[in-house]
Amino acid sequence: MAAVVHRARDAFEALGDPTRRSLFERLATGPMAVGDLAAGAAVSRPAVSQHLKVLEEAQLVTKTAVGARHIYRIDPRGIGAVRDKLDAWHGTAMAAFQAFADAEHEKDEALK
Amino acid sequence: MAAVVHRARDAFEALGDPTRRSLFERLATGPMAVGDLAAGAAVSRPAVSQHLKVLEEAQLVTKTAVGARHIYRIDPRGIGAVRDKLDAWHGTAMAAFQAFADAEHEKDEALK
DNA sequence: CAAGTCCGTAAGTCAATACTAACAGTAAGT
DNA sequence: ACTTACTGTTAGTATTGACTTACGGACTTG
Repeated sequence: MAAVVHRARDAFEALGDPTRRSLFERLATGPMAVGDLAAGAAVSRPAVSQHLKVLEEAQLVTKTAVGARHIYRIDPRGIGAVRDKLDAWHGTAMAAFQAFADAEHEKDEALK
Repeated sequence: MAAVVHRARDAFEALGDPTRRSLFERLATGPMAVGDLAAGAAVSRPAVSQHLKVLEEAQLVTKTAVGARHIYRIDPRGIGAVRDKLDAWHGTAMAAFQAFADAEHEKDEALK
């Protein structure tokens, strides 16, 4: 058992770190190996590996080994999940605003 | 000049923290004063104030003082900006995948 | 004007975490 | 089998940042 103790980080926490977001952004342009990613990054290769692990745990990227190289690519489902949550927030916020506006209008009517 | 010294935190970093995301999520249900937010939060009121400041800097919420109370509400533009970036990533990722698929298909054709 | 509310800020502490260096494992080539 | 290339993991350090306590300013009500 035991498994990993690491607190499973969600997508928002994963995208919170600038370095990770930079890696994710570069992966959006196309699949890439760890070494290539590290070459363009401002941090060491092990750091890139650790960040990729976090992104993978957050289901934002997927890994496929081809030979000795590990190719990372974006997992569309991860982006979708984040977008859905944003849409939900936006929806409830708009609904709340609408309810508020309606109530204001109601008061105006009452004053006529 | 001088402006703000604080390293301007963007929306992703702001939403990265679970406490802040919780506050933001509650604000999505409607505008609320600091005290009310702090009452339902797991941290102290000053902590809530600090988080609200970060959310405000990230343009995710706006503040309006009514009497001695400060009412915070969601800034739709903030959500929109985040969503736009997600859409852009999704778009380029899809385009990259399509280009890859086309290239593969091209190779298959060449082998015929 | 005094007292009570409501909120933001400053200072300081402590835990989370991002980073590097060193090591270990896996795959391909000679 | 040995070497080289590519990557993941571990250990340890240092920095970031989230939190509380204490304080001060702004507003309202008696």
